Amino acid sequence: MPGTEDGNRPVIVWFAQDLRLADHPALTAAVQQERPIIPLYVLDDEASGPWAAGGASRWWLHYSLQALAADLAQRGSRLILRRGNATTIIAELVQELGATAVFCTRRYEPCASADERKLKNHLSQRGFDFRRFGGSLLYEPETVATKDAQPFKVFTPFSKVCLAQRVTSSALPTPAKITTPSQWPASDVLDDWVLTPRTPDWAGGLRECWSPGEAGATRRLDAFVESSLDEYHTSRDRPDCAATSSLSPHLHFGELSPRQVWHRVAPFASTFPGGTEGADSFLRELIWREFSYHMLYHWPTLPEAPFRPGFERFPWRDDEHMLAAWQLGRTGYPLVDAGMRQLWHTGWMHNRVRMVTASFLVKHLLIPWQRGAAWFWDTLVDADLANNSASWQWVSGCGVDAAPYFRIFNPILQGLKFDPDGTYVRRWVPEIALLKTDYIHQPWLAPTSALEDASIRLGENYPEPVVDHAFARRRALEAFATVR
DNA sequence: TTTTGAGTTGTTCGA
DNA sequence: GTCGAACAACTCAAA
Repeated sequence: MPGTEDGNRPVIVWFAQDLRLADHPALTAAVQQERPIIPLYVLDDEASGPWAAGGASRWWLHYSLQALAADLAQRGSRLILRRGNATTIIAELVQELGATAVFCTRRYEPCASADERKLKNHLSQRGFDFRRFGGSLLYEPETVATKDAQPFKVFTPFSKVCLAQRVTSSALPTPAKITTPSQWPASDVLDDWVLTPRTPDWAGGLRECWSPGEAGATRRLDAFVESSLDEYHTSRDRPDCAATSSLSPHLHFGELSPRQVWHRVAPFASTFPGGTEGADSFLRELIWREFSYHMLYHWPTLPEAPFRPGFERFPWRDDEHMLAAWQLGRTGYPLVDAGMRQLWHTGWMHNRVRMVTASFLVKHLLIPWQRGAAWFWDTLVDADLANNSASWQWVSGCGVDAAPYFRIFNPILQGLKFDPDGTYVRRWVPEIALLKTDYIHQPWLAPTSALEDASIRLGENYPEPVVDHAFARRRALEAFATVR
C-alpha cells in the first residue's frame, strides 16, 4: 500500500458543487493537515435520481471541471476524476491510498446529504476522518429559526434574522501551496465522460455567453459590480438590458462562494455612505438563495410535491401539444416565446421573463408546474434544485409564502412595461423583428398592412396566440378556486 | 391562548 | 391617460 508511512498518507478533498480554490473551507482545512492532497470529483448520476444534471448543466460542468483541473495543475496538483457511486468509489479510494481523511463541502439536496451521511458512517466506523464544511451558503440551515425553533416559511422574517446575524467571517484566500502525493491514483479522462453535446452540437449559444470556472466567475462579479450594481433595483427588471449579475450558474457550481459575493457587494449597501439601493436589492437576492436552500433542507419533497395542501385537486391539463409550443417558444405571445428561445439558445433566461413564462405555463395553459421545472432543469445552465423548485412553487401559488392566486402575469402588459421598445423580443423572435413597436407584444392586433410590411403571416411564420389571455385568466381563476 | 399585523416580483376596473 | 381600490381568505411569526 503506498503512503503507509504516516506523514505521506493523503487527505482526499471531495469536490462537488464547490469547483473553486478560493474561499474553500474544506480545502483550506485539508491543506492545514500538512499532508498530500488528492482533489477528487465523482460523477454520480444515479445518486441524484431524477435530478441528475441536465443537458445544459453537463455542458457547464465539463468546462468548470476543465478550469478547476487547470487551476490545480498550475499549482502542480491534479484533479482526479471518477465515475460511479460516490460512496463506493471514495470508500475504495481511501483504502487504496491509505488516506487519513476525506473533507468535502456540505450539500443540501436530499440525495446529496443522504450520500454524505452514508459515507460518514462508513468511514468513521473504520476510523477514518470524514468532515463536511460549510461554504455554499451564508447561513447554515440550523442557524436560522423562529423564536419557537421552527423553520421560517415567510421570507421577510427569515431575512431579518439573517441580516441580524451578519456575515462576519471573511473569505479565505486560495491556499498558497497544495502538497502533492508521491503517486497519483488513476483518473478518468474528462472528454470520455462526453458531457458536451456532439451530434448535434447545440452548445454554440452557450459558448458565446459563458466562461465557466473560477476565473470567469470572478470577472463576471467584477464587471457586474462596476457597471450595473448601482441601478440594479430598477434595471434588473428589464430583460432588454444586461443589468442582472448572471452569477447564478457560477454560484450553483460553487465557482464563487456566496460569502465572496457578499463581501464584494456589502460595502456598497445603503447603510454605508455613498451606498445605493441597488446593492441592497442585490444582497436581498442572495438572501433569497439562502431561503430556497433553507426550504429544501427542511422540506426535502419540495422538488416534487406542492407545499400547500389542496393542490392534488387542481384540474391540470396535461397537454403535450401545448407543452411543446411553450418549450419551443411558439405560443404566439412574443415575450413568452422570446424567453423560451433565450433559454434554449443560451441556457439562461432573464429572471422577470422566467416568472412570465412560468406563470404562462401554469396559469394560462394549466400544465403542472413539475413539467416546467423539469424543462428548466434540463435547459438551464444554472439549474439548481433549491432555487428551481422553490421558484416554480412560488409562481404556481403552491409554495410557502406563495403568490396570491389572482396574481396572473399578463404577458402583453409585462412586455409593454419591461421591454417597452421590444428590443428583447426582436432579438429572440427574429421573425417578427420588423414589426412596429405598437404591435410588437401583440402582433395579432396589428393591421394587415403592418404585418405585410414586416413580412409576418400569422399562423404561418409566427403562430397565433395558443390561448386568449382574457379567457385563460378567467379559466385559471376558476381552476384555482377549486383548490381553496 | 389569543391577537395582531403582515405577506417579492400583479391585473383589472371604475372613477 | 392616471390613480386607487378590489381581488379571498389564509397562514405565519411575534407579542
